[in-house]
Amino acid sequence: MSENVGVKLLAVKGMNDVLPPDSAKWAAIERCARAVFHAHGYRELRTPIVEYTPLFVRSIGEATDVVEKEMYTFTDRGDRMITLRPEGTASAVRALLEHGELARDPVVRWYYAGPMFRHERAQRGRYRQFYQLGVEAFGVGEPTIDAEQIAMLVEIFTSLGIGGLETLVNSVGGAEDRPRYRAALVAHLEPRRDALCPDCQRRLGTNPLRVLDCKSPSCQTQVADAPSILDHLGDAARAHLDGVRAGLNALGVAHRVEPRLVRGLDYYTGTTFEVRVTGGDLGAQNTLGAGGRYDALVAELGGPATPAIGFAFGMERVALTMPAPATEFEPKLDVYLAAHGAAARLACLGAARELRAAGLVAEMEHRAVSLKAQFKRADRLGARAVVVIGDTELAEGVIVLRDMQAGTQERVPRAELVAATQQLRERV
RNA sequence: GUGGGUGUAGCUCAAUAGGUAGAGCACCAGGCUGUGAACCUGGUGGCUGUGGGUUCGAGCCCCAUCACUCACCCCA
Repeated sequence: MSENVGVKLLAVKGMNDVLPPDSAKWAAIERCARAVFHAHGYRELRTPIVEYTPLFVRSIGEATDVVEKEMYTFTDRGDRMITLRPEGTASAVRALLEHGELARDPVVRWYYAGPMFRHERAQRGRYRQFYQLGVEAFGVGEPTIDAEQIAMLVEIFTSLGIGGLETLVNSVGGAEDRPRYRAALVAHLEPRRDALCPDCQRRLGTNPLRVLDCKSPSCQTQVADAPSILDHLGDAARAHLDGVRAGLNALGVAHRVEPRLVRGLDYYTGTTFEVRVTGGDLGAQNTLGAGGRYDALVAELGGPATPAIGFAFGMERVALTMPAPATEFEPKLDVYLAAHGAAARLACLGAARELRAAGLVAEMEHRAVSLKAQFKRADRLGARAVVVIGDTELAEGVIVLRDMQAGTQERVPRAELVAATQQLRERV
């Protein structure tokens, strides 16, 4: 196992480098999301990438896959159990309580961005280290905020040019509703146990709700006429779901109620939602972002009873789905400075700084290579203009300004460098 | 954790029935001794993932191993 690693240095399995130009695409996605978050009054929360293990066990749930088999857990030098965060909500709640934020303001809205870690088998759109952006809103129990968050998620994706979106909404009910529904579901499935796939036979005991979205055809058949959670919601949950839908309609967000939409983390209560993309480049992972209410979690972690809702989306999946090529997001090079001779190179240094001070993107050649090579490079970089400085120009107090699109060039007094270059950039 | 696919130049891929490893792109140089993209010429670059086996001979066949990848479970 270790020999290969010694010979060839590789990134850790399931963890990827993001190189240019893809990194520019990532930056654009993050920029867009932050703009939407800010516009809605969400402020940034930054938390450590690790937490003490019990935080995740208590919030996500002991019996979930994430906790059972996917956490990167280790002991530090003080023999404390530490875990690389597998998601963002637990840390947010911890920070909320640790700093007593609710005492300062009954409504707290945060967003976060950063890497998450889950030790599972990597595949397209799913990695062991993945970058998530998400929001959490504490202290608001009204359904309009649910609708607003769902709309935010959709807005981010649409403004990034992603089409074919599908918004699914459901309610998993309140603390009283879920056990009732669970019992009804088990009562329905138990007699048909033999027709379920092995996994679902096991789930029947551990987490029967998960049978609902099993992809196995035989399970789908058994589940087709299973009782719907919608029929088991209490009045409060029912009314809340209606409120969410009313909000979505008011915002013009197309959506569908999907009674089989079940989230994998235990803390969800009431509203759950998911935005998927149909078709596209994502492979089997077509969920771009998802979220829901977790009205009981803050209290469960020792805080005051506080309603809460949040969502998160995966950067990798969004980047894979966005139609625009990554290069589109890289800064355009306005001017490339080519030097002929050591003295000229020194002169380019200052000239480049002047151009940058005027807001232009300028790059100069530092290596002593032929002019031909410099032009070749300028062309490859897509420079709009090239400034040439050589001994002749230095002596005459001019520079050569070449329009790389038109293929024309002129000699310009050194003093007019910035103005002439700016003017050239404005030309079509 | 389970199953499938694939490993040949920096990238994308060839290599007929086992018979001396190739192209395009990219990069460098020249054709134009201070000028890009097109075109032409030349050049750098590989122990064919690794280790074994079969064979006169293996990129090709067999075994193992590692890596990547897709899918399942689950999820963003």
